[in-house]
Amino acid sequence: MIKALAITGPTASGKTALSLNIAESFGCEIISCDSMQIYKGMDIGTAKATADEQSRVKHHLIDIVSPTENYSAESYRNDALMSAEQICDSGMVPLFVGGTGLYIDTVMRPASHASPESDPEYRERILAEIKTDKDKAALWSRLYSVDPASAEVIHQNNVKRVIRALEIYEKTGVPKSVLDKRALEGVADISVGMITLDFHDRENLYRRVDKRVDAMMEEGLYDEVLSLYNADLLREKSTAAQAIGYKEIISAIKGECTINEAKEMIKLATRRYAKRQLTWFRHESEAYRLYMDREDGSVRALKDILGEAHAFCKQFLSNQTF
RNA sequence: GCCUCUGUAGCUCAGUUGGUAGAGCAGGGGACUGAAAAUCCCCGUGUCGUUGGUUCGAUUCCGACCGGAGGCA
Repeated sequence: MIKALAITGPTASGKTALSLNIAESFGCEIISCDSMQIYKGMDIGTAKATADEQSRVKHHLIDIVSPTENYSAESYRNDALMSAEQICDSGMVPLFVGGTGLYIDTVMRPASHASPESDPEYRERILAEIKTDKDKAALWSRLYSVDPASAEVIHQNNVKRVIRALEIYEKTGVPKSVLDKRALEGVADISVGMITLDFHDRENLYRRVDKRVDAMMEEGLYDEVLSLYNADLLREKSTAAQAIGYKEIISAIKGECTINEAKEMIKLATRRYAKRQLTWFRHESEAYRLYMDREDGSVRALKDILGEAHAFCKQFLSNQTF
C-alpha cells in the first residue's frame, strides 16, 4: 500500500506555491495531476511550475506527450501509479498536485477494470451522424435498449457519454453499468491524504484568476500559442487545442476576434472552469478543506495556511492505520 | 430653449390591444469511471426611472419631473 499526499483545488487557488513548500518540508516528489500540463510546449497557458521551481522539487507527468497525441484518464492512472511507486522506492513521498478531478480520482480507485480503450474512429463515425435532437434521442434509445441503467443516468444531450457507454457495450458485450459496478469491488493500491483548497468568498478566487490571465498575457501567451499553431501542433479537434487560453488565442490568430477580446474570454472561461472544479472537489468528502481566505473574506496570513497544511500532512503521514 | 426617441433582471433587450412580465449573456447549483481546461443537466419577483391623473385596476394611456441619445436653433 502506497501512502501519498495530494493538493487539489480550482485553478489559480495557489496549489503550486503550497506544493513546493510541502514537498520541501516532507521530502516529496510532485506528480502533476493536470490534463493539460502533460503537453509539451504548453507552458504559460497551463501555468506549469517554472524550470526554477522544477529544479527545487522533482516533478512527474509534465511534458510527457505532444499536443497532437491522445491521452486519457486511464493513461494517467497507469502513469501516475508507476511514478508513485518509483517515488516510494527512492524513499520519497508522492505528492499529487493539480486540478483535474477525474485524474486524481482514477488514482484513488480500486484496480483498473476491464473497460475497452476508447476508439476515436468509432466516436467520429457516430458523431458524424448526430445532427438534430431527434438523432440524439435515437442514439440514447439505442443505449437504453442494451444498457438501461447507464441510459438512465446519462442525459440524452450528453452525446459524448452516450457514445462512450455504447462503445463499451459494443466492444465487450457487457453494459458499462455492469463494468462500473464490478470496478467498485476491488481495493485501491494507494492511500491519499488530500488537501483541497477553497475560498469562503469566491470573489477572492475570481480576482486571482483575472490577475493570472493578465500575467499570462504579459509573459507571452500569444506567442506561445502562435508558435505551436504555426508548427501545426494545435489541430482542430485535439484535446490540447481545446485548452482554455489556447482555443481563445487561436480564434484571435485566425482573426475571429481581437487579442483583447480573447483575453476577456479566457478570463470568463477560466472562472467558469474554476466553478466546475469547486463543484467536483466539494464531493471529495474525505478531503481536508483548506481555506485560503478567512470567513469574512479577508486575507489570510500565509504562515497560518502553511501551518494548517503542515499539521494535516504530518498527521496523515504518521498515522499507521487507515 | 424647442422637438423627437428612450428609461423593464447585474448587462443587452423583448413584451403586456390596461388584469403587476420574459429571452440571451453574466451569475448560482449539480453530474462526471479510458475525450475531462472536455461534455451535459437544473435555477429568472424585478419599487417595469420618479410622481400625479384617468380607471374597478396602470409597468402598459395622459401630464409633469429626473436621467440618457439624437435633431433644430
